[in-house]
Amino acid sequence: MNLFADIKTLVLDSLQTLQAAGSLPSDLDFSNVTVEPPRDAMHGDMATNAAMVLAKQARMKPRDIAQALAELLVADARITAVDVAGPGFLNLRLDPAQWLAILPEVLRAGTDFGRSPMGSGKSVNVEFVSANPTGPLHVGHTRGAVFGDALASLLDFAGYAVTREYVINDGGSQIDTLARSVYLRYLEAHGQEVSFPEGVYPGDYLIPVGKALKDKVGDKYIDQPEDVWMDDLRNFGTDAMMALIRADLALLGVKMDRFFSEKSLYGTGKIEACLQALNDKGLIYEGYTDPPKGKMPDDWKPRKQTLFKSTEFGDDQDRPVQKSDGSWTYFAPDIAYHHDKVLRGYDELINVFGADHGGYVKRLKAIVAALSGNTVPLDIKLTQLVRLFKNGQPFKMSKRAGTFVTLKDVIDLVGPDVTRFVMLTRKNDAPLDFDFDKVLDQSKDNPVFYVQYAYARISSVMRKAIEAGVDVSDAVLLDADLANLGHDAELALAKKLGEWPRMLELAAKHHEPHRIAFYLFDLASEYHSLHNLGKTSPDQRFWQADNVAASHAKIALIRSVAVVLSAGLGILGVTPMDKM
RNA sequence: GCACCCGUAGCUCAGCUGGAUAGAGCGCUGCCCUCCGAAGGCAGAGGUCUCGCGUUCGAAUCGCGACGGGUGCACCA
Repeated sequence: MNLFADIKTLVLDSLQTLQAAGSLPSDLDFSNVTVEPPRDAMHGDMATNAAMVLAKQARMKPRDIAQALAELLVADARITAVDVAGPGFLNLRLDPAQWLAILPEVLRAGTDFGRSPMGSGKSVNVEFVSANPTGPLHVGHTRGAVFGDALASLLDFAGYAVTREYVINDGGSQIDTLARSVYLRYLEAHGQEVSFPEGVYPGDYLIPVGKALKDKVGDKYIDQPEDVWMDDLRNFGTDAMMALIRADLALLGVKMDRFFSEKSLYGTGKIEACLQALNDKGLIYEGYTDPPKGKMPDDWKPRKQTLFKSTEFGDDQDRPVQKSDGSWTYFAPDIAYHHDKVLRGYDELINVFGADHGGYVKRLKAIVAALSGNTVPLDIKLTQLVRLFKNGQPFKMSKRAGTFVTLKDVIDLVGPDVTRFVMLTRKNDAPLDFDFDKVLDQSKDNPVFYVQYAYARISSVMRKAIEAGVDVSDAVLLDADLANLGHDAELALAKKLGEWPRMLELAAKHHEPHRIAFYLFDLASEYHSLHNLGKTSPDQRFWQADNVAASHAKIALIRSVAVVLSAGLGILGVTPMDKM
């Protein structure tokens, strides 16, 4: 149930009634009509802009439309008052019972309350993390992982069929580098002195991989040239790194539905077929790219390449798919990969990248547009940098200085719940400050704590009631006489609960899970406010020893709050806590 | 140089499909526990929404142009 949607339906029906009666022209576009919470609660419970949106089309004064519409709306039993305000807003006041009627809805549906049919089962592929399999995940990947996972959960909640996917870049030259690095660690495991030149990965995490290789192949590869061991070590290294990355993701609670190997595209003819398809559309040609503007590389010279005409789809430059020596660029398998996703039949694609891949957005959109004939929308969400702090001091990451912060470091220090929530307290395209001390702070300065605290407080109140021998099961609360509620703070809380389905659809529509974190903070705030009212007004306490009926009603309210908090935290992947 | 992202209170940031007197937290000032978790709440002060022009009944929001910050820019992925 979504009260905002219900009332919007009423507004639209009323407008049609006016049309039928000849009070409004018949050819009006209602698509911009909204019903939303007013900015100021003093204005009422809901506001609609219908009169202003339609005034021009109908060639009528907004206030005249508003007046006519108001007369119809006020006749509805749910609405107690309609005011025409300002330039033509209609401010609606609802019978408080309408808001309170949300409580049994919440209790009945549980954490499924607010699930939306908006996705109508459409399939969405969310590709995220997709870190190169050359080392463990670091903080930057962590943000992408949390964001992508929460977005996927959000879309699932909004009625989409979601696939979480990780593409393994196991085909590029960075895998050769990995193989050489593993080889050095392998020699080291055999007791040889090794040095790590520029261009190999010096990380300690490869030491056990070298040992494992030694255990597996013994001294078979010692003193052997690269071409003897390269293929084997590429696979061995990639497998080891993916095991590491899967373990990192598991620490965060992220479960991928599918890992897609880029290498699996090679040798199958898929890349060739895909490029042929583009060629058939006249989008492939042999040519030269312009020299880069700004900093000119020392060794730049024009080279003939095979190019994809991405400028036809809004890119700044056509992009090379094949190098001058005939081998593929990194872009070619990516084209085939996205072709594969299109062929799998997803209705929508979403990619989550770090902000440093921003330059990649246009060409990928170009590819998907070209390959799907503009039928499959691709949204690319960029996650901005995470700035680490310790005690308010910036914490610089440096591979050389050994201050490289991995996902595991973060989880070990603050845990997955805190990590996930904090990562979602900023919009994805805004930089995020992550202070190891502040995120663990047990005070209202810390939004994670603040939301958890509200949940724990509700649990505490309910324990209190249970200790007193009162049944506060949902079945009993469902029958509570809600006429016992009516205080402004109680109604405010119920209204906030009523906003949940609407907020959720907006968050899903915009692909912005951070909105859920902000909503939960607001909901927790309303709860704390009401809870504290009980400090000075004993009759506002939830647990009324001498009035079981009132207690049931009040606890039905806060139990509903707990359910929505739980649902919201669930989407973010955070576990609510009964006690702290 | 070009592209993308960002610019909102002293600080960190929300702000919905363009909507009414622009919000929250921190910090600052003053209040509130014999009693459900004060790990909290209430109230106050604090704004040229970077600037200009335009579209509109109406602009923080849309368009154009400045300015400032970040990121990225040919056979590396």
